[in-house]
Amino acid sequence: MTTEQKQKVDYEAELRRAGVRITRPRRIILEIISGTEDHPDAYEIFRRATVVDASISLSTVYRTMKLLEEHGAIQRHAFAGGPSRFEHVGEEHHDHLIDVETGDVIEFRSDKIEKLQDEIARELGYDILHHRLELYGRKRRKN
Amino acid sequence: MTTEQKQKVDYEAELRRAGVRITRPRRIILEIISGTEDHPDAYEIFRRATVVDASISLSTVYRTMKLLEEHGAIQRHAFAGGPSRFEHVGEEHHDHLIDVETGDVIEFRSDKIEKLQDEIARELGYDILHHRLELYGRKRRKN
DNA sequence: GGCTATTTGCAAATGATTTGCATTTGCGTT
DNA sequence: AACGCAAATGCAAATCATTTGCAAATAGCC
Ligand SMILES: [Mn+2]
Ligand SMILES: [Mn+2]
Ligand SMILES: [Zn+2]
Ligand SMILES: [Zn+2]
Repeated sequence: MTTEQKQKVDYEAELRRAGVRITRPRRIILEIISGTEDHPDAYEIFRRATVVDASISLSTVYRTMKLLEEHGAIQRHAFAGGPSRFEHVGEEHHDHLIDVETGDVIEFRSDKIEKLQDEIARELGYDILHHRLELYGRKRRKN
Repeated sequence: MTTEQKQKVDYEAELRRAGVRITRPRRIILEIISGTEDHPDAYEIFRRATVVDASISLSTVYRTMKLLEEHGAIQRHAFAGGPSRFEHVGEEHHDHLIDVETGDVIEFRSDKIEKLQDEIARELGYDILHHRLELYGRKRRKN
């Protein structure tokens, strides 16, 4: 059994445990987002789901994304100038660098930055609920 | 002459130099965004403009915001879960902490974080064009 | 296998922002 | 100070991503 398959099964079990019905569209969508490392938007997920079952609707994709988000299974990112993009929630938090030319998303993590954010919020008298750190850049051309 | 007035005049002169026509709506909108320290959205700017001249339209506010953004006079922020909010571009860059309960925006600046971002991008082979750092939090309750 | 609350597909609604078009206006030129 | 015309405006309609109402389909318990 591959890692992806195990992960998918866990998702289903976890959702079932939370009283969520596992329907055919939901299973397909779950498989798509748990089996990819990229950050597809709703329409792209719809397109991929459609390959497996042509009757799935875009509404259901949107509804399922909201459901999964509420259950903490996925995360929604509203990168600049585009529709929301989604990714399954993995073990550890990370932030993103977006290639403005290709739309590619590169993940990174900086414990130093995370810690500095906490310090800043604390000094301002706030508790951070969540944050957004996105770097928008272009591949350095070696000259 | 107050600081705000001087700033407004500079805006007008600068735009004129760039070949931008200074119309009545533009002058009013310019005065509004150069004279406030908050981060109003298009509709709020429209509402404030309307007090000065009831004939200004929301379309013109949107068109003017885009124009000013292109000329580097203002910055657009797409904070989570709301319409774009704007602010005049001041001397130095800063990031934002958004109070999720009130919508208040608190500005901060961390040279350390800025520097770390550059290092991260460089290691990944990218040049940063711009970035987004937003902390979403709630006032710490002392107990 | 049948029962019922939940979910789905579809079409229409929504909210923010943009755009087409006829009319008005800024501003360099008489 | 009036003139001419490209650029800007107001209004309504269009657009884009996302949500929602509703009748038909279905998951999961008995
Ligand atoms: Mn990611
Ligand atoms: Mn600011
Ligand atoms: Zn982070
Ligand atoms: Zn910054």
